[in-house]
Amino acid sequence: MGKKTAIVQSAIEVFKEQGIEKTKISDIVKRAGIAQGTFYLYFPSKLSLMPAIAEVMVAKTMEIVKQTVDDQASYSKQFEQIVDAIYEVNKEYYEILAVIYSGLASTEHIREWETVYAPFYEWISAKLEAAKLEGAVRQSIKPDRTAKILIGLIESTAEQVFLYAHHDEGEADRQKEEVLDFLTYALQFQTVNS
Amino acid sequence: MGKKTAIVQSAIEVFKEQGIEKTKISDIVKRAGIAQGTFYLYFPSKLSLMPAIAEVMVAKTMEIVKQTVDDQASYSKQFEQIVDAIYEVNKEYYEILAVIYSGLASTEHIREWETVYAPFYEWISAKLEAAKLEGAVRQSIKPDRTAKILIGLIESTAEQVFLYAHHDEGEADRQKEEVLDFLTYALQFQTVNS
Amino acid sequence: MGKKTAIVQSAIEVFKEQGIEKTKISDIVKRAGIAQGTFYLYFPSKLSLMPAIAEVMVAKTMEIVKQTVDDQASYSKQFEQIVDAIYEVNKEYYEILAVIYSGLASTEHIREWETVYAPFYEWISAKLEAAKLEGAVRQSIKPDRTAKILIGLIESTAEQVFLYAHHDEGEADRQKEEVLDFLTYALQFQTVNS
Amino acid sequence: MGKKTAIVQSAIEVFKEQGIEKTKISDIVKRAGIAQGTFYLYFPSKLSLMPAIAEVMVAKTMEIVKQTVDDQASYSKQFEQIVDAIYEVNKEYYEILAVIYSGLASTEHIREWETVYAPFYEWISAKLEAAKLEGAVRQSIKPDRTAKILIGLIESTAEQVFLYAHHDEGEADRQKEEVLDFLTYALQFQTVNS
DNA sequence: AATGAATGAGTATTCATTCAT
DNA sequence: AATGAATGAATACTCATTCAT
Repeated sequence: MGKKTAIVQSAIEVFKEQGIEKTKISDIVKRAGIAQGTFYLYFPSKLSLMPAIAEVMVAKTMEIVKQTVDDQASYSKQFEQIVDAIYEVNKEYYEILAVIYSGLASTEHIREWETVYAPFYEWISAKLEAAKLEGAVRQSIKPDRTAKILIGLIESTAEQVFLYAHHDEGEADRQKEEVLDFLTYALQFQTVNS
Repeated sequence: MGKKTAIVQSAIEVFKEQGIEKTKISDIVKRAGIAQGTFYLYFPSKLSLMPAIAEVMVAKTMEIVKQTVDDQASYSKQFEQIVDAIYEVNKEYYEILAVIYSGLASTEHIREWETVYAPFYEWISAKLEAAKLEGAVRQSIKPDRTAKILIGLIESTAEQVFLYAHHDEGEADRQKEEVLDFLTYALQFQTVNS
Repeated sequence: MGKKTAIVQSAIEVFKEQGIEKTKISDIVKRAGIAQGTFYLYFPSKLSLMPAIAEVMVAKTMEIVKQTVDDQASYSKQFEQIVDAIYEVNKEYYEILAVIYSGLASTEHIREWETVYAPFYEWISAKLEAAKLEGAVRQSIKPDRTAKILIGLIESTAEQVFLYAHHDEGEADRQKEEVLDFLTYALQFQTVNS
Repeated sequence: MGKKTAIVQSAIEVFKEQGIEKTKISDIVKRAGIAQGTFYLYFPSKLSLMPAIAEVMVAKTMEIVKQTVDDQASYSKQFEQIVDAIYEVNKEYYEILAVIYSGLASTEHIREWETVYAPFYEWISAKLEAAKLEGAVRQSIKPDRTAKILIGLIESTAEQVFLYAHHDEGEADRQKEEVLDFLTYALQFQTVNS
């Protein structure tokens, strides 16, 4: 495994455990099993890690979402599966995701956020576009914009649930149910004769 | 004015101007017009300021929301005003809000988040309850849960817009429009004969 | 009880528990149950406490020594009792005594050491003088000088034993035995026909 | 020379000049010619220097003692030389020694004291053992215990003299004379036909 | 005499970053 | 490319001392 990958993996783990603020470069390199100086061959600073980490996490999220979604199912079902998948990822990685949201924000790396999230936005957008073409969702939807809204909605509620109420397993399910209801109406799924 | 309030006010201003990372305790006390040591009589560290700041910001948001909302208007209109108000606050304080979202998360102060946000959740929840009673919104709504979803939805999209695209004024408006559409369908506003 | 006495008593306890270095004025006043500022009405600084503390401890030591010593016994017996008494005090107060030895040394209060210890030196010196007159000890002894030597000898060995080996009760007794032997020969007790 | 040694050497010099209380880490590193941060690579705090300094001082004392003592001379003479040497070291380093005596005591480093002093105790003990074998001293002496008593006696009286009366040169000599007398009787030197 | 909130100079300590090997 | 000892600027934090009440 490349040193760069090792650094990113290590950083994800350490950030998850102690938070960004309290994490020292030395913690990261120690766990990665490399020398202090080596870090700087790959990253100019601690915060410059954030886009790389975000990229990994977004990729991971997309992978799980794609695995979960059944393209043959109704769009209603598909979006339910998307919500399920995103909640699943957030349940597993809520600490590191919280860190990413803040880490990208608190630096000059904001620019890269759009780049990092772009593939996910596009995938959802394409899904909405297709649904719209088939008349499966509300026609007034603007896929690009609604894609961002959907991801914002699902991720923010998932974060709320897992970060602040992660002691209660059932709570997550009940809140997820309400979110699903919410977006079902928002998207206005139609039963299509096909 | 109490020293404690002075510290929090000062911190909000300084954080807004230079970001949390670059802000020294000395900057905060300087603007607050108190001695360095006095800070530590009220807060044990820089991060421990976060809950107090969050409280002020949530209070400020609620205040603006309440000022903006016309209780006599239709609920459809009222929620439009709520979105407007929240976007307004986020436009003004997007840096400090990003910091709060992350600051509360990345510390041991998570517990306090619920406490801080509770009054806002309750206010929205009550509003939904009332709307429901009047038959102005979808009857399947669970006010408590939907309140959290709404705030999550509005704030996360507002943050996206102002943090990552705040160069483009029109963009914010267009995205807000889509959010409004989205939640209009989600809540299923009914025209009520009254 | 006067505030001054309260401060000294409190300081003895706190120093005993945490050592001089780590003790703050605030710790002392807290335990004494007085206000921070009150301290300065009685002592100009933390280190200026040392002579007062030393005085209390030397007085306490002398008191116990005088109680223990039987003036009617042989001088050999009396010095054995003196050793016993000093070991007893050191066993009870070894931490605070270590603190005094160092506390007096590390300041400009050295001058006062002589004053504080003077009564104890004099009492031992008088005892030696009397013994000498009766021919009970070596005639070449210079009482003033030997008094200091004796106290130095007994206290330093007692400190060694209780500070560094206070886990072993018997060890103290065995070392005390050897000290007694040592000074018995050093003083050359004579059996006097009286 | 290793940085660690440089730090210890520098600390000894600076402590000697300004006292431990007034010495800043920055003073130590400045004289050692190293960077501030480097100090912390070797010692976690100022007080943690104490055992290392004590070790050096005990080694220095032993070295001078060994240099001064003439192994061919009578034991009586040899112990006189030992007293001379210890007084000499105490005269030169009385401040730093006072600091060590207290510094080791007032911290958690007490444990290390025994380790540090062990070689000195052993050397004196061996000397006493040899003297005993030759019948040059009292046969009832227990070398291990008496070694500690001797060092305690000599060092405590030396400290008294140099710390509290170092203005008077002759005073030291007169007190040393009395100590010598004292231990001559205590050890019961015999003139041996050899 | 007593209080204790406020002070701010003083310092220990941290940790990102460098660079000779 | 890799190392990790050394650096030292930057700052959080402490705590003795003051003084208005």
